[in-house]
Amino acid sequence: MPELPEVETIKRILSGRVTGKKILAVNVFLPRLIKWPVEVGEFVNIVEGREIVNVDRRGKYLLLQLTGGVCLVIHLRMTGRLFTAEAGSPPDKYARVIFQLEDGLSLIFADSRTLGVLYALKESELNRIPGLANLGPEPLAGEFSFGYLKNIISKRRGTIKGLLLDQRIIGGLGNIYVDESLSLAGIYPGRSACSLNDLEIERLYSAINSVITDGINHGGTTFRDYRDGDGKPGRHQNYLRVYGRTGKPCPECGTAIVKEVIAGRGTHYCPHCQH
DNA sequence: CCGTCCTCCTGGCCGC
DNA sequence: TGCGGCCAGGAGGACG
Repeated sequence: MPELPEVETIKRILSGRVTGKKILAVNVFLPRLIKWPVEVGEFVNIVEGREIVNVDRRGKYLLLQLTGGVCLVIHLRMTGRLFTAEAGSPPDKYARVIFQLEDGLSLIFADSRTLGVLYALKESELNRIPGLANLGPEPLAGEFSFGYLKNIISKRRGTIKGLLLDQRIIGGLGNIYVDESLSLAGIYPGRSACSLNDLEIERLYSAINSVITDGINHGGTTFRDYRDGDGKPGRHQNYLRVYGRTGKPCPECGTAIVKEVIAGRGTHYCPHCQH
């Protein structure tokens, strides 16, 4: 499940591969993944013939800036992968959209569970995508300050986990990094957000920063499907404290990690260290 | 406004 | 070994 560190890793790799390349043709094998324009033929017409000027990321969205002020927006959701392939590479079983570039290179969007989405629109119309228009600040940006986090936390009675998963509040955290952040901060994910004191909010703020930074430095987490822009797995799965470690020892105290449903998501935590 | 639940989707895994 | 059934969860929408 690609979250900010995974999408950032893909962005960095693709940036070096496809920037400056022209999109010669587009093959859409699963039209329902194209969310804008409504007509798939229109999507193809808008994208074909344009050069990829820049590869960017906002939250979990990948933004490929094309010539003429057009933006190709891709969200990988659960199992989406985006990678380049040379001429003659074996076909990917789950390829859903293929962008034919110059010199036999192609950019492939593959997705086994087909929950990923693609949009092509003018840069000035990006706010047609609700998730992008309402996206909260990046966790590593200055805009995401201790004061900002404290202000929001103090007003919410719902679970702290649910708050951290809300893309309108912080852009880019998902289930893995939320569980990891709360573990590092020593906070039980089911706590009511407004019950956190200043010290706990400070620990959480610092933990989010640390966990996301480490995730990026390790090239993301490959739990099952995630692959980077070269088709390679990440390395952060080797550093996880709680996520996917049900029954295994907590790295701090050795207590068995527990899994329960909180905020509608499978949630992993140490019952001894997190309160 | 707020929180909770449902829907989409299919490979992988579990148990019989 | 085969197979039915359940689970994974990002995001958007329905609902109370």
